[in-house]
Amino acid sequence: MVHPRHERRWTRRKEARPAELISAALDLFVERGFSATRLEDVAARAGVSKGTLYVYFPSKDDLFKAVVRGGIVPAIERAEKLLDEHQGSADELIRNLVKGWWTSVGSTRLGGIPKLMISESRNFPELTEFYYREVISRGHRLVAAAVQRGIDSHEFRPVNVDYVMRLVTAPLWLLTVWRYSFDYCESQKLDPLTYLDSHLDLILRGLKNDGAAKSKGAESTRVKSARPGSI
Amino acid sequence: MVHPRHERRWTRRKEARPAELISAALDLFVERGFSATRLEDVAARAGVSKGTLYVYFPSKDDLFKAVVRGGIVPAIERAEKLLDEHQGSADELIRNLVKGWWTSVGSTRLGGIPKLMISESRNFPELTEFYYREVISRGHRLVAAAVQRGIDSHEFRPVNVDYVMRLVTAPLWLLTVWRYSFDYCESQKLDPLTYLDSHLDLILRGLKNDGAAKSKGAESTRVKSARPGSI
DNA sequence: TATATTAATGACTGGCCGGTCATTTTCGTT
DNA sequence: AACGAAAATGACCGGCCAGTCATTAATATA
Repeated sequence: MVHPRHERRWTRRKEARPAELISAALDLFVERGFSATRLEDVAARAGVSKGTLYVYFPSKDDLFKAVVRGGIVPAIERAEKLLDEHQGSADELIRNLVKGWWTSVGSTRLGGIPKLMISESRNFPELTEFYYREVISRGHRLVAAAVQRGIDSHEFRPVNVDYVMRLVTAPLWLLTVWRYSFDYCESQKLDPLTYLDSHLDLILRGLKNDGAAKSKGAESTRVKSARPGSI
Repeated sequence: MVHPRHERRWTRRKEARPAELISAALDLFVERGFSATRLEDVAARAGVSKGTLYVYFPSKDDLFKAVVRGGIVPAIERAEKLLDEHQGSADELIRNLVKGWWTSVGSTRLGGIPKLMISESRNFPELTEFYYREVISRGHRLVAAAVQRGIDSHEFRPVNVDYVMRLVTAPLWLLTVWRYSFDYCESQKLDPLTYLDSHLDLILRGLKNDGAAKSKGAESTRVKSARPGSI
């Protein structure tokens, strides 16, 4: 008895809840880390009680998985399409891939996920494997294919694509990781776009075929100890 | 009563305990992360009871601090000495710095600390600032100085050292982070030394002065949009 | 309007673990 | 051998929080 007022206490929004909870969880996981985030806070940020969270996600781990699954995979798919359809030079392809990554991941809230995965990898082997399979290895394949394309067309010198692919992506990893760890310590922040430009200029210049190496690169020979003359 | 045997239950080892506890904590923090590590396990690994740990460290946070402070600073100091004393080319200097980092940090247990710091940075602002001040900024200064030296001697083209310094170090960060996160997912591990060699070859080739740019580089002009001719 | 269904709640619990401290054991000193 | 200082112990406590579930409120249906 005693309906103090006839205002709704809450409304049923079965469809919208999961997405709202995932969004709230992304914010808090990225901000505080996984174990430091209390589910009550996640629920509160989604405008809901803790019990409701458990209506939609059976455990904190599952919520974490949903966060990871939700955000990144579509971005990867877009990049794969870009690779398929690209016509121009490998130089341009790699520039587009990096810029695309920045606009759809790096500069968005999704940028927090790589750091989140790194931080929690040891505590969630199963999820780490999932992420590696669905995101990292696909990303690696993508970049490796782009580099290989440049080698095949003699635009790049023959290099070991497995290693170069990692060198192309390393600064992207660091950029997102940095933002959520040491960035606030720095007196003068670095500008992400300038950073990416510098990276592209430097690494593409390093890859360019200057005509010295003539061996066909289809078999990806080791670059090891090439030692471009010092001084 | 009832001395079941006259064997020592334990011995006093006031001097050795802290180092042993720090070593045990480094292992477990790196392996499991900070919050997932139980102090009882740290104590057990150091062959001691939990109470003893609290004799030497007032809290878990302080133990963490001791772990971080203990390991890295000496390595930085060695690198600074290397920079001071180096005579040869900037190319060689940078190669030596990277190799030195690998032997004294990257390949050792200390390699786990960068990942630890990244993972816990948000939960320990004070310690993060300490680490940034005592390790990262000194490392950055070091590498920036090496790059600048190459520019001044016209061995390298004029580039923005603040950005290039980050591009030189990015693969090192990633190497240690990877080892403690996704490495076990990979079917064929990458060889760290080959990776570092590839990195050095690629980035030093990208930095080399090919004679095209003649402007003196003391003021670190932007490399931006140089666009070395595609194809 | 009455009834059934189910979305949403929030008080509650159980376990885990950081931290405490009274007690026990070692060991230098006399 | 006896004593005192202090190193080491481990049983214990209390708070926190993931996860539960009986209850309540909203809505679809009749």
